[in-house]
Amino acid sequence: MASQPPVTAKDKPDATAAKPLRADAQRNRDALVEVAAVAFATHGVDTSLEEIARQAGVGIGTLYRHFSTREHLVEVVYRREVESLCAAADELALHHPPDIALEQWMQRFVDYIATKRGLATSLRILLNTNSTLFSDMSGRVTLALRQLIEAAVADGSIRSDVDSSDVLHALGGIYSAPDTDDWRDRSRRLVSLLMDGLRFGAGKSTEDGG
Amino acid sequence: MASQPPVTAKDKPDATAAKPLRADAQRNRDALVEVAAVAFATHGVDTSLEEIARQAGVGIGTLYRHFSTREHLVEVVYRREVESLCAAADELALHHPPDIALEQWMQRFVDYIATKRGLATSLRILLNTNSTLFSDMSGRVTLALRQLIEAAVADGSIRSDVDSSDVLHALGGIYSAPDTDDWRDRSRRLVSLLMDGLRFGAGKSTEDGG
DNA sequence: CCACTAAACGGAGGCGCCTCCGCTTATTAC
DNA sequence: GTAATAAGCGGAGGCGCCTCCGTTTAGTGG
Repeated sequence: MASQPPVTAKDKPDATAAKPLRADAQRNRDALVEVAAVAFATHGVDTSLEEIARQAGVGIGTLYRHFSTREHLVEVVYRREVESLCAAADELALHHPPDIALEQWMQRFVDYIATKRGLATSLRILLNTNSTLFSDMSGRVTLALRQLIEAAVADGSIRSDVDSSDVLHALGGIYSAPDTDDWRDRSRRLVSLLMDGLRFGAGKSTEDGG
Repeated sequence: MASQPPVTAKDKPDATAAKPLRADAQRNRDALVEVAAVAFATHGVDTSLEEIARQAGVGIGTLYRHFSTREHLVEVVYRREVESLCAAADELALHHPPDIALEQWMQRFVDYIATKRGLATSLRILLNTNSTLFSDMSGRVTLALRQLIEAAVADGSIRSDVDSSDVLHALGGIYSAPDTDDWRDRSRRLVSLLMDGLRFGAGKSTEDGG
C-alpha cells in the first residue's frame, strides 16, 4: 500500500503535454496522493480535504492547485490504485509459477475491491460521469488478468478452456456481495474455490493448497 | 405558480401517522417550500439553504428541522410541483372543451419540464436513489394525461386511435431535447404540432387555433 | 384569563469548501 | 557564485453546511 514504483510525472489524465513539475511541486503532489489514498480507504471519500492537506504537510491552497476538485483527486488516487494492481500482476508473474501468481493476484484483487467498496457511491458517480475512466481502467485490469491466465494455461497448471472474461465475471460477484463482517473471508474462500475449479482437469496437477 | 389548493398536512412521504403540525410550524413549512420552489427554479438546486431560510423569514434551524437534508426539500418541492400539474388537468377539464384542455395542459407540461431541467442532475440522482418517488410521480402524470385524452376521444375532438402512452412518449422528447435558447418555443410548437396530429381525422372538427 | 408544557424557533458556533493574492523558492542565465 | 523570474506555496477570509441548545410560543386544561 505504500511501496510502488516511483511514478515521476505520468499520472496526468491528458497525455498531451505534461511538462515536468518543479521538484517541490512533484513532491507535494505525490505526498497528497499518498495521504489521500490512505485517508479515502480509511475514512471514506468524505474525508476533509483540509485534513488531507494537513497530513501531507501542505497548505489547502496547494491541494487545490493540484486537484481542482475532490473528484479529480479521487480519480487520480483510483488510477494509481489500478496501476498498482496491474503492476502486481507482472511482479507476481515474474516470481511465482503461473497458477500461484494467478491465485495471489486474485487475492490481491479482493483487497483492492475491499478498498473500493468504501468509495462505492462516489466512485460510481465518477465512473458514470467519466466513462473514459471506466473503460480505461477495466481494460487494464482485464488485460492483466488475461495475461496471467494465458500464462497459466500455457503452463498447463490450469484448464485450457477458461476465458479471462468468465473469471472476471466471477470476481465481479465479489464486488456486489453484501457487505457483511466476514466479507473478506468469504471472498478469499471464493477465490480459492474458483482457483480449484480452474485447476480441475488441468494438464499438470498442482494439488498444493496454498 | 403561487396558487394551489391549501395542502394542509398531506405532503408527508410516509403516509402512516402525520399528526397535525402546530399552526406556526405549518406556516413556516409552507413558506419554505414556496420559496424553495422559486429559488430552485431560478438559481438551480444549489441555492444556499440559508438564503432560502432567509427569504422565507425563518432561521436556518427551522429549515433543517423540517427538511433534514437538501434532498428531502427537493423531493417535497418536486412532489408539490407534480401535484399541481395534475391538479391543473382537472381544473382545465372542468372549464374547457376536452381538446383545448388537453392542449393547454400539454403546454403547461412544457413549463413544468422547463423548471425541471434546471434540477436535472440532482433530480436524476434523487430519482435513482428513491425509485418509489419516480414511479409514484410518473404514474400520477400518466393518469392525468390519460383522463384528458379519454375525454377528448369520447368527445370526438381528437382521433380515437391514440394511446396516452404514445403521447407521453412524444412529450418525453421535449425533456431530452438539447438545451438551446429557443427550447421553449420549439417545445410549444411541438405541442401544437402534436395537437394537430391528434385532431386530424377526428369525428368532429375543431379548427380553432387557440 | 392564566398557567403550564411540549413543540417549535433561531442563530451562534464549529467545521469544511474554495478562492485569491502576497510571499517563497526552484530553476535558469550569466 | 548572483540575479532574475516564473512556478509554486499557503493561509486568511468569505461563504455555506449543519448541530445544539437556550428562548419563545401555540395549544390546552382549569
